[in-house]
Amino acid sequence: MAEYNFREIEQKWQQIWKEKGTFKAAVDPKRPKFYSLDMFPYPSGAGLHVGHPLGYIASDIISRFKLLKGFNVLHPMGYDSFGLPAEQYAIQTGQHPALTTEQNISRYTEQLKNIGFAFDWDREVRTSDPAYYKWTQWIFMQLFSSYYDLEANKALPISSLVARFEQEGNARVKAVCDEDTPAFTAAQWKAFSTNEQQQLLLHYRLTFLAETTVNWCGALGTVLSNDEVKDGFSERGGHPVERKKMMQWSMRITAYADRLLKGLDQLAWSEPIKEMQRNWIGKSIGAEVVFAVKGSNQKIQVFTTRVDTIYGVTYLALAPESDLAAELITDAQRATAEAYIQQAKNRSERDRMSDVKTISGAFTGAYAINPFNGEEIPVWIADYVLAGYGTGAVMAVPAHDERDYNFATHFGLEIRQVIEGSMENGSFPGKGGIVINSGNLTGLTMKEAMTQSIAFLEEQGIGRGKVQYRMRDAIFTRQRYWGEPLPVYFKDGLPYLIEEKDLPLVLPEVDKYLPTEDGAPPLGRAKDWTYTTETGTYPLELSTMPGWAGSSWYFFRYMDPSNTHSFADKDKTDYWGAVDLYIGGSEHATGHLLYSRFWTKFLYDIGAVSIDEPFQKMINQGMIQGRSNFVYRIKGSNTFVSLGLKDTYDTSAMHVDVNIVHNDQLNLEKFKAWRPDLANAEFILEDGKYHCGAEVEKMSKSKYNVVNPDDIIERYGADTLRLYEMFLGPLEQFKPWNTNGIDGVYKFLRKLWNLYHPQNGAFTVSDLPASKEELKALHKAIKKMEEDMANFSFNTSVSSFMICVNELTSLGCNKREVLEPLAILISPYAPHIAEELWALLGHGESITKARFPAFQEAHLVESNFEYPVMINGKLRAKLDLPLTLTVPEIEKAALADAQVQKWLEDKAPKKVIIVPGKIVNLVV
RNA sequence: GCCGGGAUGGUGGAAUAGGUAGACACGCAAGACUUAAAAUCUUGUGGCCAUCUGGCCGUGCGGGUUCGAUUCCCGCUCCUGGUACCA
Repeated sequence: MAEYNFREIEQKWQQIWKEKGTFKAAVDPKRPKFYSLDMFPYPSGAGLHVGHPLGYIASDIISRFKLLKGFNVLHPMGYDSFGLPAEQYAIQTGQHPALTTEQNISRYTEQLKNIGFAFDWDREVRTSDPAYYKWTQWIFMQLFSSYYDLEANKALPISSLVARFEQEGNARVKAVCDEDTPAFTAAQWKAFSTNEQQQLLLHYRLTFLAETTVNWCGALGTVLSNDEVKDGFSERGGHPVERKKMMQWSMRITAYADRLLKGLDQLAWSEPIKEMQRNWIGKSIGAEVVFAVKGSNQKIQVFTTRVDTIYGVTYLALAPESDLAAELITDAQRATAEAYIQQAKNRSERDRMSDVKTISGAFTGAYAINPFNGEEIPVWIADYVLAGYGTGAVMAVPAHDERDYNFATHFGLEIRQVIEGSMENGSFPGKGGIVINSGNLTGLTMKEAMTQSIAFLEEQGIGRGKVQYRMRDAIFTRQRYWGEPLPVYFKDGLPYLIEEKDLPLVLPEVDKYLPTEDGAPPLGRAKDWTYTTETGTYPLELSTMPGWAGSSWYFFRYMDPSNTHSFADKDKTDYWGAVDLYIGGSEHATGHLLYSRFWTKFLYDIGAVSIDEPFQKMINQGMIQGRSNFVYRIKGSNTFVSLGLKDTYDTSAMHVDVNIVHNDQLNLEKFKAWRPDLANAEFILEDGKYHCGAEVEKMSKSKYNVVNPDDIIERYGADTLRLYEMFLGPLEQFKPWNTNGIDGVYKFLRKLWNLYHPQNGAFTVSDLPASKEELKALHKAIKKMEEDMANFSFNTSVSSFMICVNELTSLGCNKREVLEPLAILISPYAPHIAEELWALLGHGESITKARFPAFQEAHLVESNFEYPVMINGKLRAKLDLPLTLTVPEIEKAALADAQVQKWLEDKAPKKVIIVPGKIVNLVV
């Protein structure tokens, strides 16, 4: 083999890796472990595009680097294979989603294998596989059978809660439960019917059935997330969406809010991502205050973080959606207030967003009583109050809250200052100031006033200190077919778990993947979708789990993928522990990453695993955007003008397939083949070439800018693709895909190959000792690679390889002493060529079993340094001096230099700055 | 609005405990080889001025600190990601 034949080499080594099981991982307590994980893909019908492998290549490089460093590496891949696209496709074609999914997975797998990843394919998981989702269902059952105990600060079995109820009722139980949970004694509990008891337990279970308001899309027959709704219409298909109350399964993730918040401090994630999670959880510490309504039995409950300003309350504001608001309206105000409510409801989110400055509201006519001073304060309706947060009601303190201030100013309401400070610039929060005009709170600091008022509220039974989270409990059901069935049946309208021995509860066959005629989910079409116990046969739950169920624990399954008696052996999860490096997109910041952390903490609580944070270190790769190319057609003709000339004609731009454009030059023959209808097109060229325009857009089929990695591999090979994707720029940066620089990377690999094949392409290496320069070139690269691996700076490593190979080429180096470590160095990036060279060097074992070359500082030590000599901050001369010189000696040498003297004009410098080994600067 | 990230040649990007700006690569130009093209190799390539030695300008804009600023500070502009009145 004389030439660098990437096709032959890459196929050969991918085959050998597969046959020898090179990347099979196994528990080995003697070696340190390294768990390197990619966010697994949803296998879409479009196949993999060049953006997908970016993160996978980075994690593959780290994995292979860790192998060379002697780690036992777990580096798996799998598929998040439940999802809406397959179901939509099924609705359109009648093809079973399992079939489509299977086909898509085969395509993805083939594409991934072509890139030569060091995945242990034996560990592949698929969330839609019954052997996998058996355990997703199992985890659901554990959640159903648990409650969150606030004293133990962890999840405990619901059976121990029942035991406590039997002994003492629920008065002293400190547990996370629904707000409306009634109090009962032990005697009452025992007197309840089974149904009543079950009903009560639902208030405590970590997964529970409750009425929630959801985005219901009748046309799709399903509930959509906020993300999936745009301007009141579904993102897919544009069908109308309405807010509707429905019985839904929820996960009590709020029970873990505080631990999810605190856990972030320990994680090596980027600050922006942690910050996003903190904001999402949104912890506020404050108090709940109950206001009585004058002349009514109604109470208004508000949540406030500033109870210290309670004497400054001059009105209450209710959300327009609140039922209470409607009830409080007096006859005198009815017309205006109800009109306002109606108007607020009609305002779309979009309107509210673009119209933040408009202040609107309506007076209800009702008055509330301030419990601290008995004052009567007006109750208003305002759309700046959100129904979904806190209690949907606020106590307004215009003097110390900007929104309240604007509202009060607009409607001429009183503004009463209760914190010391100047009101010249409108309201001010006054945190840390002294409380004034506030009865017996006057003179206290904010903190003291808070403590004292909360004590007063609790004493009077009209409020309490409260921690409020922005985060809601997570809705856990979808009215869809292609998801995990819930292992739940209904008896007397109450949910019960099926028995564990009956898992997995396999998704039934249906005739159509649409909702039933009476609006039930697709599973309503399944025959015999029932569960039989000793007491009878009962209907099973018709909803399925949401997309995030299966992805919330897959990282554990990789550790023990074919286990049939548990989701993973404890021995194995203990050995592999947390993920050491997780690479994926930042779009999962608040969804997947939060749910996974929640489930891991839960599994930790029940003793199923020994870690309570799944992902120790995370890197978020930037999305690869598409780069579209354009041709310019003269309007009404079949003539196309090159970019530089387009303005001299009346043209319209047209997307052209980026795959027939190279370096922004159009291949005319391919263009005609691409668009047979334009086969007779004429071209007006520049310098004999057709230059295309370019623009950065999202990668999409309709913009003809999708680049398939297979095409790149076909043309340049997988090693080039891998190197090039890394060379493109910093991993975390968003960047458009373009192939403009790929030739340089390909050229580099051929140069590398030629180092080992110096004469007439024959493999030759010399066993002579390497020269000083050769070793220096090598060790510079070793040093750089070590540093770059620590910083995840992949692009600069590729540069340093290029520099090294360029230097070795000009030195004519073909010494084994240099070329062996060089092959190892490059092997994480370009594994195929490295394996081939390693084999040619006479090694029988895979290069992945080699050890990373040790960096030796001695090879980089210089005796001389070329000092830049700056005069008044400008570079004027260079001086090659031994590094052993002292500062005075350097100064003497610098002043003696002819160039320097010319600039000094015989004057002595005012100041001399010398940094040995760096710079000489003279000030004149 | 708020919270992140960013702005460096024709292009992708290097270099920040403050110390020679533009590594590496693409593109472009010239040359060699070739009947020719491709490939390969050599040289040049931030801008302006200059016959040359060389000079001036230059890291989004305006200031500041410093012997010295792409890097630090203050004030802006624009791009980009997230988020949406959270009481």
